[in-house]
Amino acid sequence: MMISTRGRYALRVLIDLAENNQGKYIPMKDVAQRQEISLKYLERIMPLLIKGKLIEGAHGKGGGYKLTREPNDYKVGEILRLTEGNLAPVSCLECNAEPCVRKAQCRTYEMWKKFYDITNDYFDSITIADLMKTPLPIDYVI
Amino acid sequence: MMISTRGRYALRVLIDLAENNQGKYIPMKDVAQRQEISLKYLERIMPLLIKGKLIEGAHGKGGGYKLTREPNDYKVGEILRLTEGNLAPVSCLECNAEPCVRKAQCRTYEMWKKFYDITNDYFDSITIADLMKTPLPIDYVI
DNA sequence: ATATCAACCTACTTGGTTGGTAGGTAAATA
DNA sequence: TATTTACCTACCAACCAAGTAGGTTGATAT
Repeated sequence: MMISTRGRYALRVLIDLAENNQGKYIPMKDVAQRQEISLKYLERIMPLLIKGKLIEGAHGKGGGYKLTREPNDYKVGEILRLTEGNLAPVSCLECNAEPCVRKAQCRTYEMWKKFYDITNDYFDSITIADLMKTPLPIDYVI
Repeated sequence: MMISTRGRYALRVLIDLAENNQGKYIPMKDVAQRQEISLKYLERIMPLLIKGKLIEGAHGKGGGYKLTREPNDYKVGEILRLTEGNLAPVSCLECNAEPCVRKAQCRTYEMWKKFYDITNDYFDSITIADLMKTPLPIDYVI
């Protein structure tokens, strides 16, 4: 398994913030309850998203988090790269990897590289908006 | 990073066995030297490949390992699934996973599932034969 | 002011995995 | 019988995942 809870929870939080957006800040207490994720653990993940400018936070009563952009402006790939570090299947492809001595004679480099590209392309082709609840829930009344 | 040394080394061993195949058994001492991998560690990986019937082994002098099929009959996907367990990006997709309680309301299941399919399809589209040395090395003389 | 709320910060813990090493035994051949 | 090689089991250090615990800081409502 390659995607840890950090990445998956971050994604779920962002979808939750998008789905429950009413222009106000949304406290993590609510998100944690809806998503059934430990509040304390979520609190450890949020600073990552702040640092990546995916969300902004506000202290105190009426505080919480809100998205900084429109849902269709968040690529899943961007979120996963931020929270997981990167999506490289092998270490020699990692961003700051020291060049592998065996690369010239390596039979598998191209295969890993192509998979890396496929992975990034796939997750970059999906946005938060794509993942939001749709169609409308049954109990939705006009 | 998602592919561990177990899977990567296994792949390199199989390619090495294919490239150096002369019908005889090839001792791991040689492979370990060529591939610059600890012999002792390789010895721990080989039983997996035996159990998966990817290779057969022979004891004693003149012993070693050899492939049981033609190189083009080994899918990389098959090798990785054998050595890595499986290629699922998230636990709820793993073969024997207990069904996730939140699946009905999960916004990301389809995304992971599709990625899982892409991953398996990609690695199943490549064989050991595809990864063998080609073109012929410079020092090759007719 | 003060109570409350919620973000934010730091340290710790628990359990599992990775990537090995060490030291053998079993089987085959020279 | 010596040598070679696969094969087996136990162990280990380091790291990481997935949290928990216990605060502090900053903003708002009363």
